[in-house]
Amino acid sequence: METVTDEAFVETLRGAGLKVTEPRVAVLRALVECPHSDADRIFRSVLPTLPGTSLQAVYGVLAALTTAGLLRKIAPAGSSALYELRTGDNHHHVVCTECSAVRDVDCVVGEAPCLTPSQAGGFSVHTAEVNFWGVCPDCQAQTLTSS
Amino acid sequence: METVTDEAFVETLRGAGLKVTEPRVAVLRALVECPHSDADRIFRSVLPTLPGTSLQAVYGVLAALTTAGLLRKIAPAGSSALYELRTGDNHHHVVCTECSAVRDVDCVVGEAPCLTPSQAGGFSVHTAEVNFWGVCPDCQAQTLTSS
DNA sequence: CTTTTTGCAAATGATTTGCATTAAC
DNA sequence: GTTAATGCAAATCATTTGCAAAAAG
Repeated sequence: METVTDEAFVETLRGAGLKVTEPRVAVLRALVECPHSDADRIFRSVLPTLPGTSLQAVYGVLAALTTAGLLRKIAPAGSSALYELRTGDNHHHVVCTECSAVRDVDCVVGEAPCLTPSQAGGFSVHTAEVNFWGVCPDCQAQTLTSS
Repeated sequence: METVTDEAFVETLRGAGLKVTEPRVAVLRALVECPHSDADRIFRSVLPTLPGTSLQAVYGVLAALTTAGLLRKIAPAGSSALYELRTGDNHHHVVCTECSAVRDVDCVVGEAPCLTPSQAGGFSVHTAEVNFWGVCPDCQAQTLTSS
């Protein structure tokens, strides 16, 4: 199954000028297996591999990887912060209001165009964050079934 | 100065089918005087008028008014929740990364168009949240001065 | 060997909950 | 008089901080 080798993660870490450690590789693996995870989910995901770790240690790893630009931290209103690997492009997110599932939304004209205004209300804008809220396919199906 | 009378707030509350109370009127007034306030700022703002109140009570009032649709709760990443009165239209926000000031951004084509896709990645989308991050005019001026 | 990272415990800050008292209607 | 709202204390949740022990380069 293991589609991504540890080697690839080691490469990634070296490339970012970071020391290569077990916890960092484990966190990267967890995020490949399950993108858009919060700190707690990642913690539970790596715990079998790293018996001695703690939630705080995971926070530390996430902070390091985020600072290095390997991860993106996203914080949709009302829930804990999520982390994702995909950092190379500008995309948005849809959050399911029923089950909190998150999916990427590409910047497609007519669907969810990229917003990068340089000026807004006199502010010099450098970042735009777009979040959509809706109901995911699974929860739509469940609603139909249970009605 | 008092451009908005208590009567107006009483009307608003009655119109929403809510009981009219001192704390609720005071919170509405605070938000007229200072839009985009967080719970703590509102608390400090109403304290002189309501000597016996508490931060938790303010949270209670804010929750009630938000549920009734009188307020909108906004939660830009990384800061505490802000509340605003303007609920009748769909607009966005710019947050200053220096001083945390918040300003409304209207939905103007070419600047910050409204995004209301009905479909994204199979989700049925009902809400779109757009936040911009930048530097406000005041902080831009300060940066220039101090360089 | 030096610097960074980890694991842990305790601290912090925002927000929520439970409940008795009080105030609106 | 009922029902809903307030004031308050304690609880919760996500996250950060400080520091000693361990590991990476």
